[in-house]
Amino acid sequence: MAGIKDVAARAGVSVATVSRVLNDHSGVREETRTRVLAAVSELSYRPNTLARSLRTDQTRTLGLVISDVLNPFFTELARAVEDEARARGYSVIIGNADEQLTLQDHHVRTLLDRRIDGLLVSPADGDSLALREAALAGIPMVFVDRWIAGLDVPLVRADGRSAVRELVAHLYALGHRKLAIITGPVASTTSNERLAAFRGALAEHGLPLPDHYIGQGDFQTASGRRVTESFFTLPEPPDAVFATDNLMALGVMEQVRTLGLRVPDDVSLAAFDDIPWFLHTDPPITAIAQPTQQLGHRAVAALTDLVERRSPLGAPPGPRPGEKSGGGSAGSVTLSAHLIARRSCGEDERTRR
Amino acid sequence: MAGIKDVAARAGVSVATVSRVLNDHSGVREETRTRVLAAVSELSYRPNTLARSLRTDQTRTLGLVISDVLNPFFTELARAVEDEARARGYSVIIGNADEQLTLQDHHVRTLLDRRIDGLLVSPADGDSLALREAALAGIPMVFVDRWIAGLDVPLVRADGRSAVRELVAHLYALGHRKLAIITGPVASTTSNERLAAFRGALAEHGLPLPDHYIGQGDFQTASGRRVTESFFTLPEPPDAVFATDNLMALGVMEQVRTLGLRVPDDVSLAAFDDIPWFLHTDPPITAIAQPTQQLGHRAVAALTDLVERRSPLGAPPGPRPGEKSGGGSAGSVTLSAHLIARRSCGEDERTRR
DNA sequence: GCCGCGCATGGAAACGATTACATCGGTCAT
DNA sequence: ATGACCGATGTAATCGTTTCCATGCGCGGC
Repeated sequence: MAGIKDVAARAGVSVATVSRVLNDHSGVREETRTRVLAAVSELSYRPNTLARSLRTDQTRTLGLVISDVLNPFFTELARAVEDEARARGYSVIIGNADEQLTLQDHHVRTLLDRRIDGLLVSPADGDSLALREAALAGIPMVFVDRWIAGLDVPLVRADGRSAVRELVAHLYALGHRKLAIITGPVASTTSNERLAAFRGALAEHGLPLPDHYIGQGDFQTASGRRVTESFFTLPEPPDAVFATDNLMALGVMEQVRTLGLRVPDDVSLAAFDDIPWFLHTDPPITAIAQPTQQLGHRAVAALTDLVERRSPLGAPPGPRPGEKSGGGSAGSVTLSAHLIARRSCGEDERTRR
Repeated sequence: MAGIKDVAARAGVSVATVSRVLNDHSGVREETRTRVLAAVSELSYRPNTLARSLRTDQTRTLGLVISDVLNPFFTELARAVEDEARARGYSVIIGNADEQLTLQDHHVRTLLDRRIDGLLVSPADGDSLALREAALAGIPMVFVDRWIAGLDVPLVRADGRSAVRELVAHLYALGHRKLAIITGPVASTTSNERLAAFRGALAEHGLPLPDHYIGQGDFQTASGRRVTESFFTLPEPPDAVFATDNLMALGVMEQVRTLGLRVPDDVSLAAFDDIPWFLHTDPPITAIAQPTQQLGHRAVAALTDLVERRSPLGAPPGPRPGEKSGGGSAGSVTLSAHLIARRSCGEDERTRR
C-alpha cells in the first residue's frame, strides 16, 4: 500500500510538503499543491490513520458503550450518536455491554487502548472500575441515559419522573389499584429514579407499593418473563404492571401469553421507552417516550465540546457562560419524556376513539 | 500516560525486554519477568495499540458494515459477530450504512483507513466502488446475508428459496390466490432471490405474478407503507402480501391500520426474517426465520480464516481439503431458513390450536 | 550592493511500540 | 585453556505520519 513517501517521490517533493497539502496548511505554491494532489489520486493514496494518530495524539474517534444492542432504544440512540458524530467529523466505535459489568469494562478498556478522543457511556448497573479510572484520568466522557452516582461526569438524559406521574394517574383513572413495577438492576440509576417516581405517584393517590409488587429485573426480556410469572403466583396478583424498559415489557407479554392470560383484560401493561413495534403489538402498548434522537445528538455535542476544549486552548474546564448547570456536572443536559397512552392499560376516552 | 519506556526504567530493564514479557516471548528470566510485570501494574501501563499496530501491521480488528442498525435482524447479526470475534481475540468496528450506497462506501473507506484486518459486509444495493477496490486490493473480506454479483468474495448466508416455497404453499392452502410481494432495492441480491423463488413457487401452483403485484421497496419501513398504499388503490388488491424484510412488514402493518383494514381479515401478511416482536404483534406475523446467530458466527470464522491464512504462511489461497465449495467462492457457507407460520395469513390447523 | 525578510520547501526528530542483531557471561567439549 | 554455543539482555532500526527548524531564493529598502 502506497505511503506518503511514494506520493512525495512521484510528485517530486518532500514528504513534508505532501503532508502540508493533505492537511491544507497554508504556504504551499498552487502548482505544487496540484502536482501533489495528482500524485495522491494516481496512487490512490490514503493516509495511514494509525501513524497519524500516533503522531498527533488524536484519533477523531468517539467510543460509545451501550447497555444492550438488542434493545431498540439503544440502537436508535447509537444511530443518532453516529449521525451527529459523523456530521462533526468524528467516527464512532460501539461496544455492547449486554448489561454485564465485565463486558462493559472490557469495552471501555479496549476503547481507551485505541486512544479514542472521548467516551460516551450508558453505564450498566454497578461500580465500574474502568469507568472510575477513566474519569479520574481525565478522559473526556459523557454519560447518556444512565449514570453512575458519585462520578463527576456530565450527563445527558431525559427526566422521566413527571411522565411516570402521568402514567400512574392514567392507570388510576382507568380503575387500577394494584400497581406493580418491574425494575432494572438494583443499582441502576434510571430504574431507581423510575421506581421512586412510581412510588411517589402511588402515594399521591393513596396507594401502597408492597414489596411483592416490586419485581427485580435486569432490563432483559427473560427477567420480564420471570418476574411476571412470580407476580401471578401471588394470592393477589397486580392488575397493572409497569416495566421500566421495553425488553422487559416484551417479556411480560410473552409470559402473560404463556399463562393463557390477556393484556389488558387480565392485567394492564405499560413500559418505559417507546419503540415502533409497540404500535402493533396486541394490544398496542402504553409507553413513556424519550426524545431518543435528541439525547444522542446532545450527548455528542457535549462530548465533542469537552474534547475540543481540552486540546487547543489550555482553558480550565470551568462552566461556560450561557449554560444552565442544573444540578449536575457542567455540560449536563436534561430533556423530558412523555406518556403515550395506548390500549394496553384498558380503554378510556383517549384510546377508545 | 505511561509508555513502555517508563515501565522499562522502573523495572530496570530495556524496552525490548518489556516488550518480550508483554508478548510472552520465551527467553526471559523468570525473575526479570515478574519485575517487569510488577512495574506494569504499578504504572497501570497499557500498550498503545496504535503504535503496536503501526509496527506489526495488524490491528486484530474486524470491520462490519451492516445495512441498517434499526433492523433487528442486523443488530442480532452484529451481536453474534461481536461475540464470536471477541472469542477469537478480535474486536469489531461497526459501520451502519442505512441502506445508502454512499454511506456504506464511506464506512468501508474509514474502516480500511483504520487498517482493520478484515471486512465483513452485508452490502447495500448497487455497485460499490469502495468494495470493488477493496476486493481487488486483496483485503480479506466476507459477505454476510447479501452479496455483490461478480465479486469473488466468500459468502455466508441462508438460502431462503425452499422456505419461500413453503410459504407460498401455506398461503395457497389457506385459500389465497392473489399474492403480492414487496421487494428490496432492484439490484439487491437477496431480494431478487426471494422474488424469483416466489415467482417460481406461484407458477408451480398455476398462479400468475402480475407486475402490479410486485412492489418496489427499499428494505425500510416507509417503503412498506408506500407500497401497501399503492396495492390498495388497485382495482383488485392482493389478498396476501409477502414483505422481503421485517421493517417493510412493519410498514405494511402501519399502512393497513391507517387504511382502517385488518390483518389477516382484509389482507394476509408474511415477512422474511423472524424477530421476537412478531410473536406479539396483532396478529402474530408469519415469517421466514434465518439462523441469524449462526450466520454471524460462521461469517467471523470464515473471515478470520482468511485473515490468518494470509499472514503467517505464504500458502496460496487454494480451497482447503474438507470444505464443500458449493458453487460460491471458497470459504462460502450456506445455511437454510424455515417458515414459521403464525396467524397473519389466516387460520389453519397449525395455527388455530 | 547589502541586509533582512518572507515564502516555499526540505531534512530530520519525534510518536510508542516490535524485533533483528549485537553483546556479554558462563558452560561444556575438546 | 580455548572456542563454540547458549541464554538473557540491550541497542537501534523501523513502521508512516506530523512538525519544528533550517535552507535557499527573490525582492524591496536603505
